Amino acid sequence: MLEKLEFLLALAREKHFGRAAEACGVTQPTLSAGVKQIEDAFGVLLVNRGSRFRGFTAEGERVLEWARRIVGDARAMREEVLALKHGLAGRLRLAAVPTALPMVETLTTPFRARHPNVQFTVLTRTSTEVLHLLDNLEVDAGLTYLNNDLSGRVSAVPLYRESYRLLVAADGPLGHRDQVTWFDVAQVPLCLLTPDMQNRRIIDQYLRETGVEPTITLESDSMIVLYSHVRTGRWASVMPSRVAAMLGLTDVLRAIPIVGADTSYTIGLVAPAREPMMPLTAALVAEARRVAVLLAD
Amino acid sequence: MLEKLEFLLALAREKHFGRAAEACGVTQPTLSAGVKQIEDAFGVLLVNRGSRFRGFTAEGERVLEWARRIVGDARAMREEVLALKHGLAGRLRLAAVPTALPMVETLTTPFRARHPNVQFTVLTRTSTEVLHLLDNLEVDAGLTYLNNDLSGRVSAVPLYRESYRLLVAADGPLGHRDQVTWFDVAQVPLCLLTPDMQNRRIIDQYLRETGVEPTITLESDSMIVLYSHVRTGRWASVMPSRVAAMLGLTDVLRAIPIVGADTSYTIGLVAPAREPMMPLTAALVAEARRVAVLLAD
DNA sequence: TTGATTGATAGATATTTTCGATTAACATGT
DNA sequence: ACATGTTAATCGAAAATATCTATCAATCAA
Repeated sequence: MLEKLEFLLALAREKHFGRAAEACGVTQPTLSAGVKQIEDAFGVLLVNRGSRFRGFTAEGERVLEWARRIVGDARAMREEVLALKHGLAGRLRLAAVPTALPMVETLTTPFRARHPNVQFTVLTRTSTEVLHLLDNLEVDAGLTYLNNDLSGRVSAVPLYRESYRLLVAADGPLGHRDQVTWFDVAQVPLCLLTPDMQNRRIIDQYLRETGVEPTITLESDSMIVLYSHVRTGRWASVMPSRVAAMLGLTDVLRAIPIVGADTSYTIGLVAPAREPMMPLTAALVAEARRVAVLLAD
Repeated sequence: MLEKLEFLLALAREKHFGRAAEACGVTQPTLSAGVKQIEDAFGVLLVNRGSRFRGFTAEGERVLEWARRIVGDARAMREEVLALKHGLAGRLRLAAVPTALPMVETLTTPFRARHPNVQFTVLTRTSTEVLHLLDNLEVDAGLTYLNNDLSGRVSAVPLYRESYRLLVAADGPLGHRDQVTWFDVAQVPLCLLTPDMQNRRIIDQYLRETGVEPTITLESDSMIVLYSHVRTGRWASVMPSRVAAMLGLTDVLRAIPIVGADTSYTIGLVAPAREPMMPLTAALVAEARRVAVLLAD
């Protein structure tokens, strides 16, 4: 029955019987039969089908929520037993918003020193995608903005607050300044993240308030792309100060404080709000609490 | 796999492969194979076996805790779906300490008025047994003393506080008094619950403090036995006032307040501290909160 | 209408599960 | 020491279940 519940989760992810089956490593008829079996067991339709997948029924949504919980607990059980046997080991799957990526290291390095047998998978996602992946048990924890929406669904550990800097070559536009305003920033051509990223939306907000229409010369979902462009000395970008520091400032590259940006956006570790947590996740949360102290201003 | 976890729960209950198998409706080899299968899946021994059951290993205890949780959630899921389909229906299994038995009705009557398709099973147990049954998912809720031990394992709704009365015939010993002391009570021969009951231990405590060695003429685990003896006019007992009131006082039978018993023992509804609860349990807890208001002094 | 996509269905084949019978390992009492 | 009873593991056969391949029916898009 547990396997059938996993079928449901896959179906919710993929919204497609064939792909869900593939994700589960079975054929499509097998997955169809599995879903039908749960439906028969409850005597209720869970999935609306026309000749294609049309979402879940009300009952299906409820079952889905329970399935997430039950499957999550089953995995936690498995992991806990293995941790008892071999010590903490396994793979921690993380999803982080792009601006948090350079901070992942501050978490993983001390963690791995403590638990050498743990491996990591780190994905870049938008803040909404991070929460979605968490909900669907596709990652164990996320690094994202703590401000909005993530009501009670997750437990969060604040790590640091973003304050923004203009990243630019010393001989580039505004490169000689000791500080700039958002009005100044809005004058120069910028490399920024794509608009689906929360960081970009925050920066857009600041820029919009200046009343000037900024020029976004280059958009990317990759921080490395932004960084490598700025390094040439011909482009500028806006990054959280910690990210700028982490990227390593040469003498040609400067991170100039932007004044007048007092709104603060906290970034932190988020994990499924289940008690007890999976051992690896619990250990990561513990590490995050330690790191948070070190990062505190 | 879910079924296998139920095997584990049964084994924890029965501490015997054969009986556990019977409880699950399978043969002993089937249950043995099921347990071994979980062990193989985790690569860990869960049960200490000699030629007989010798309890669980450390890993086994952990798995057992998860199994309780997972199996409980699976049942909650099932019940919730059925509730969506047919409205609230099914069987609520309750366990109550003997002195709470007469109060069960104050819960079940309004509950059934609201949800006519719900059936009840009510068991009499000691307070420790009530908690044990709750832990093992053998009952959905309990009525017991809220004072001690039940740390965070259960969520509780206080219902009322016990204050004690001497139950005696008007022409029996002390029958003419308007109030008595515990010292008085200790002089007369009493019918009380057996010493494994918390109520009895509480009353023993009061009696002991008088310095007098009381005579317990009759012990029983049944309130009806005590009551029927007192009704004859030849015996006396000590009961919580609400219980005395519930039993219906004729003109021959009096419930005389016992003064100097200021320690209060709260009785309430306890349910597994899981969120979300099973729908039936949640509805019962809601009912308990309403009833608690009515019962408030 | 044609072609492509999607999920249900049917039938054959594997796999797993379950059971009854038996056995091995211990206790317990004589 | 020995017989006896209890308990759980083991074995082999039968039953139940799961999975696969192939195919079909419905729907959608051109």
